[in-house]
Amino acid sequence: MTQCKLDMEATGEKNHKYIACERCAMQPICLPVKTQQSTTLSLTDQYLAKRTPSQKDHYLFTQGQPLTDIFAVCSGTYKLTKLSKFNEEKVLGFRFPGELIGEDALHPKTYTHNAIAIGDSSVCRVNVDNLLACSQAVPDLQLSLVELLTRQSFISQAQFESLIAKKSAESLVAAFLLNLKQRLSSNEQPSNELTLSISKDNIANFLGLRRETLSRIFSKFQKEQLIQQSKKQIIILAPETLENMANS
Amino acid sequence: MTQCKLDMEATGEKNHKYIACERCAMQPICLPVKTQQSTTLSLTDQYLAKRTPSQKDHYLFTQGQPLTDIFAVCSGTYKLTKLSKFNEEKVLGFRFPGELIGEDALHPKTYTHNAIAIGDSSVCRVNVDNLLACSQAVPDLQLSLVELLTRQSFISQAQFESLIAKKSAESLVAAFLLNLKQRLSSNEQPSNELTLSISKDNIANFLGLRRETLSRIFSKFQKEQLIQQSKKQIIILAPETLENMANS
DNA sequence: AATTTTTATTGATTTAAATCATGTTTTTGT
DNA sequence: ACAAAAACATGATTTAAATCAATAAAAATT
Repeated sequence: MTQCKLDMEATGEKNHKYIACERCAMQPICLPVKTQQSTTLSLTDQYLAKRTPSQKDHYLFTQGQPLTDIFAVCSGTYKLTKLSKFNEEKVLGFRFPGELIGEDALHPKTYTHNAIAIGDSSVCRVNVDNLLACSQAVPDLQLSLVELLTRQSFISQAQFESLIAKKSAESLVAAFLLNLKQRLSSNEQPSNELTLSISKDNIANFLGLRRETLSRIFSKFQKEQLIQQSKKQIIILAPETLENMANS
Repeated sequence: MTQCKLDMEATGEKNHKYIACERCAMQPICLPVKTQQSTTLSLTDQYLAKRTPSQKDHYLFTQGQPLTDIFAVCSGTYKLTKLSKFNEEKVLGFRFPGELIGEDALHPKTYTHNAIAIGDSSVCRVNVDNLLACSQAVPDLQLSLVELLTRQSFISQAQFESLIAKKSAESLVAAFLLNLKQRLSSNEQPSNELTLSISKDNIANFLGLRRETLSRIFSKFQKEQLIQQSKKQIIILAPETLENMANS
C-alpha cells in the first residue's frame, strides 16, 4: 500500500499512526494528480502541505476567521466546536484520520466553527487559493474537487439524518458507538475494540446529553454485557443489539 | 426583474406565484450560461426542463431510486421524507421556491429520500448526465457547479447546527418560525406574515416533537402575543422575543 | 510519590415532554 | 350544503432525562 512520502519519516512523534493516503477523503485532489505525468507531479506542491503537527488543544482555526486552508486529519483526533451566546462550548462533531476539516467553509470563505486538536494530532493542509488557481488550469482537478465536495455533503447528510431522527438517549449512544467503530476501524479489518480519544464530557456535549445521563447509559450497557470498558478502552461485545437499539 | 421566459405563460395553474430566477439556488448553472454569447445560449436547453408541475402528493422521486435529475422549486412546497424500519415517515426538511432538491444525491448517484409535493407545486428539472457532459466542455459551468454545491453545503451545515444545539421544544419552534419567515419572505420585502403550506403534523415530525406538544406551544405563543394565527395564516408579532427564545 | 485538578459514577428529586384520552375545528369529497 | 375524514387543541397522567448532590477514579502537576 502506497503512502505519503513522509510516512516513514521521523516527525517528532514516533507513536503516531498515520492514515494511508488511499483512505483519506482528500485523496481526490491529492493522489490522482501525483500519479499523472511528471510535469503535473509538482502541482500538488503548490497547494499541499503535508503533516502539520498539532499539539493537544491547538486551534487549527477559530470561528469567524477567513478561510485559508482545508485540512485532512493524518493522525489523532480533532473536535469541531462553536461558542453559544453565553460562551458555552457546543461540540459539533469529531474528525478522525482520513476525514476533512474546514471544507464547509468554502462558500462563505469564512470558518464557521473552531477546530481543536484532542491530544497530539496532525493534518495535511491544502491552501484554498492555490488549489483553486491550479484547478483553473487543470480541469481534472476541478472535477475531483466536485467529487470531494459531493462525497462530503453525502457524509454530512448521513450525520444530519442520524441526529434528526428523534431518539432516546440510549439509542443515540448506541448509534454513536457504532459510528465510532466504523470510522476508527476502517484502517485495518473492522474491529470491535476502540480507544476513546475523546472525553465523555465531549461526547455528551456532542450528543446533546448530560454527562450524568451518558455515564448511566455506559454503565447500563456494561451491565447488560453490550460493551466492556476499562479506562479509555472500549470493546463492543454485542454490535447487533446496539444496532437494533440505534434504529429503534 | 428578469424571469424565466415561461413566467408569464399559462401553465394551467394561474394562482401560482413563481419565484424569480434571480432568487433561485439553481441560478449558478442556469442564468449565467443564458446571458453568455448566443452559441452557448442553447446550452441550458440540453439539461434544463423548466416548470414541471407537481400536483399534491406527487413524488418527485423516492428513496433508493437512481439519480437522474436535480430540481429547483419554482412554486409551492415539497417535503423531504424517509421511511423508518417500521414504515414510519420521518420528515427531513421542507423546500420552498428557489431552493434545491436532490442535489445531495450527486455522490452516491442515488436519491436517499423521498421528495413529495405539498399542495400543487412545480420545479425546474436539471438532467444530471447532460449537465455533467456540458460542464466538461464549459469550464465556467463546472466552476458554477462547485459554487452551487458549496453554497448548498453551507445551508445544510447551518440547518444541522440549528438542530443539533440541544434546545427546548419552545426554542425549536421559535427558531422554526423565524426560519420559515426568512425563507418565505425573501421574495419581496421581509414580511412578518406567512402562510403555513405545511401541516402541523409535518412540522412536529420534522422538529422531533409530538403534535400535542407543538399545538400547546403554538397556543402558548398566541396567548403570550408572540404570534397570531388564524387557520394557516400566521403573523409574527414579536420577532425579537422569538429570536431570544430561539438561541436560549 | 503525593497532591491538585479534571473526569467519571451513582443516587435522589424535579421537570419538560410524551402518552393517553377526548373534544373541536378545518378540510375534503360527494 | 352535508357528511366523513383529517387536522388541531387541551386536559390528566406517566416517563425519560435534567438537575441537584455527593463521591470516586484518573490524569496532570509538583
